Amino acid sequence: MRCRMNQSNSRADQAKSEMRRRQVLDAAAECFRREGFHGTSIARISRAAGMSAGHIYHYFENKEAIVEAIAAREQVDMADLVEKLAQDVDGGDLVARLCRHTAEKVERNRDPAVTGLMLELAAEAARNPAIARILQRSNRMISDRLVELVQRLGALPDLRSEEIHMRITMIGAMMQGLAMRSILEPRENQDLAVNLLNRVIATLLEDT
Amino acid sequence: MRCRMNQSNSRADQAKSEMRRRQVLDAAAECFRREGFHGTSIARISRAAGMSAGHIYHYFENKEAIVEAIAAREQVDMADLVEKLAQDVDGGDLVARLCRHTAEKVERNRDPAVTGLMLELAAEAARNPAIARILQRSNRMISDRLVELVQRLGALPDLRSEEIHMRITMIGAMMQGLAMRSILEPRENQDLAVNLLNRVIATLLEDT
Amino acid sequence: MRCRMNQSNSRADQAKSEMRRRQVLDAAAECFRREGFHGTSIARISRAAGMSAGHIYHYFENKEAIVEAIAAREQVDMADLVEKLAQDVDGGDLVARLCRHTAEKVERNRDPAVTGLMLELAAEAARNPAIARILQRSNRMISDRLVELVQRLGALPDLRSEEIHMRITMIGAMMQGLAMRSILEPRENQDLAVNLLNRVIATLLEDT
Amino acid sequence: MRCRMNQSNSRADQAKSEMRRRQVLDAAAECFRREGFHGTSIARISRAAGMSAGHIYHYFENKEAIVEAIAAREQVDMADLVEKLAQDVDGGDLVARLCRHTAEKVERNRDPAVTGLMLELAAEAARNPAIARILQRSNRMISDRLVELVQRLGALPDLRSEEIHMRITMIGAMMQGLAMRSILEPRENQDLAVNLLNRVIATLLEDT
DNA sequence: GATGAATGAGTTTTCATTCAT
DNA sequence: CATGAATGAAAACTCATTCAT
Repeated sequence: MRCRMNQSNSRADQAKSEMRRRQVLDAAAECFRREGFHGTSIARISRAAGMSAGHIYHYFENKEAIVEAIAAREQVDMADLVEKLAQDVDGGDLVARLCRHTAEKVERNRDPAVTGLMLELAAEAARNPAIARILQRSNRMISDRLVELVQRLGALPDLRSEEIHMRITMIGAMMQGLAMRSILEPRENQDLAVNLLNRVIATLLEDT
Repeated sequence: MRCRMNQSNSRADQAKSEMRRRQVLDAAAECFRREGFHGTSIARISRAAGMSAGHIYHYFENKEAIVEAIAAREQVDMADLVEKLAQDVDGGDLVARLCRHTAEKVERNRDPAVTGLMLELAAEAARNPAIARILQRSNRMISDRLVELVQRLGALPDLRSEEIHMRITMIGAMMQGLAMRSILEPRENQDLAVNLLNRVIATLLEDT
Repeated sequence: MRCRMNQSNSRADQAKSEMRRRQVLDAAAECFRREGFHGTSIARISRAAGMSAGHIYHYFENKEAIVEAIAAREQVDMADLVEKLAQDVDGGDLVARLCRHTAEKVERNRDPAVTGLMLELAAEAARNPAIARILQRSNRMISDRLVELVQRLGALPDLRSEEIHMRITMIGAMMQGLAMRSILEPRENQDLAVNLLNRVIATLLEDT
Repeated sequence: MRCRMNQSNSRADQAKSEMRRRQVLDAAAECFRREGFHGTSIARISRAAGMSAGHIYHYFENKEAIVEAIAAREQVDMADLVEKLAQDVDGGDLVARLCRHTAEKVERNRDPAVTGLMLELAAEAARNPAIARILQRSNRMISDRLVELVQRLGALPDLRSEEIHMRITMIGAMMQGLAMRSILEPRENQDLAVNLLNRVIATLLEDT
């Protein structure tokens, strides 16, 4: 009795498998936020993901592989922001819109969970080259996109792209620095901060 | 089996004890830099410090206590910098001198070991309130000192101290942000960065 | 979804099933050689056999059952050798032909993979009675056949079959011993060994 | 209150430490005999040795290191036998005394525990080069000693030492082969075996 | 003060086996 | 027949911490 069940399930299976994988990543991200990479055991992730510890190794070769996957998708929302910016770019004044978006991002960064994970990743990158490479890559993509955007809008026309790039970097540094600061100075005046930030952004994107 | 029973050496003993303590902290800092808190075992610290693992518990109640001590002394060199600044303050132009010092600090921050430890501490602070409190305290002291300095020099005369404080914070954020960036963009043009940084500092400390 | 429901193919199916079974055993033998029983996982066997891990349980109840099957067929090539010997037995001088064949076998035994599997099986037999029984049975069959052969040829006419049996055993022991030795003394002079071996065989099969 | 307790304990401590180490090895050997290397968990060894599993890692870096230590000391009793032989060597007829000793050894080899461990080691050596090297080394030492003994006694005067070596090897192979056989043929007639063995030994050590 | 033996709980990871599909 | 998801138990190993000496 030979029955070829054909591969119709392959598609559905793949989707389900993908969902399970994401399940693990979501659970892991949550745990990492709360306890750090090294403070989070696979057992803990498995409990949070609602599956056995052993089964996690169906989807990820390693705990390290999980960390890498988290790192890879972590800057996705930053990339989204940039994309949004790029899309309604014809609306005119870059600085104004950029400032609007960044203020929002700064606000989100005040959530210790968000910033905690970023710090965790950065700290890991400082000694784990695999993680460093992943973050560098996505970071470069975002920067490049922004530089291109600035140039498309005709801002900073006298600067070489390397210099534009550095200004973008500076803005990013400031935002991430503020995020870190939010842990060292949890009660700082948010409005004042955004205000100053925007002034600096304007300086950086307008003065040659 | 020779036993000296007299107590007269309490002074010398205390000094030696203090040295041993520092020995542990130096060793621990080095290990933490390289492997992170959770990647560093007491055994490893003890080996690096040249004493037995058990003996470390004479000086520190916990591994956590070591981390706390490290956190407490971590901003010491930042405080030193501020102090130096305060001392040769009569020499005139604050911005110029500040810029000189910060450039130097930025340079040091490019060492992944230095920045790695900072990130490690920040990440830990994001979820460990004891560490957070320690970092916040030393951070506040440094900020306050700088604000006072700015005011003593008569800079930004029209601003309330809260606003001056925020500008200081901004400068600090930028520097730490650049440090973090040095991991995400290891090859970035250092001179360009310092240059821009200095321009932003000038803006922040001169424009009202 | 095509399903052929007729039972007419039972013959073909059985053959195919038998082939699949052998597929597993071949893969398993190869793995066992390289990694030992305990070092070989079902997953590994399944990969080597080109089927899913779960499916192996259609053909074998257990990992143990696979080991048993391997044990059962392991002495097959030894039995073949004996059979070959028995068949061209009329050609005269037993010792001469035996020596030719054994030399060949000794040569094969120098392959650590071949000998490794034998040792693996023997070691397992030393503590696993099921395996021990299987090996004992096939070993006895081979011995008996050889004794019969010796007697048919009229060699060692004055000896009781128990004594002939012991001489056969001795020859076998020597060959297996040499195999084991090939691991302890990998560079030993092969020709010298075969030469001596043959002399001893001659002694054992000719002197009363 | 400084008290130098001096190092008088170092000697005693070392001895005790050595004893603990041996405790582990004895326990491990026993377990390995019964269950094989890979069938024996550290937990089991630790229970047998009367200490915690973790503590075993104070004395051995690895499970592998335990196996290696077992391998290293395993041929000790064979070496002892050779030494005994060498010492009362002036008593005359080598073959006679050798036969006496080997008969005894053969008897011991019938203990499946003894032979089981030997097989386990050999099987491991077949795929683990570290173990192979250890066994090869001790094996070579024993062989060399025996060859020297044969030559000292003036036996086999016409043979090059390589040829003597091979005869020694052959005797060893036979004995180990018989040991292995004792698992495949547990009920074989022991007296007959020893008898034949001795005859073969005589042949190997007397006929040129 | 100083050591290192000792532990127990915890870590990551593997694996034989089962089962729904 | 065939897959691969899923599990639970166990494996090797690590480590913070305690304690006798």
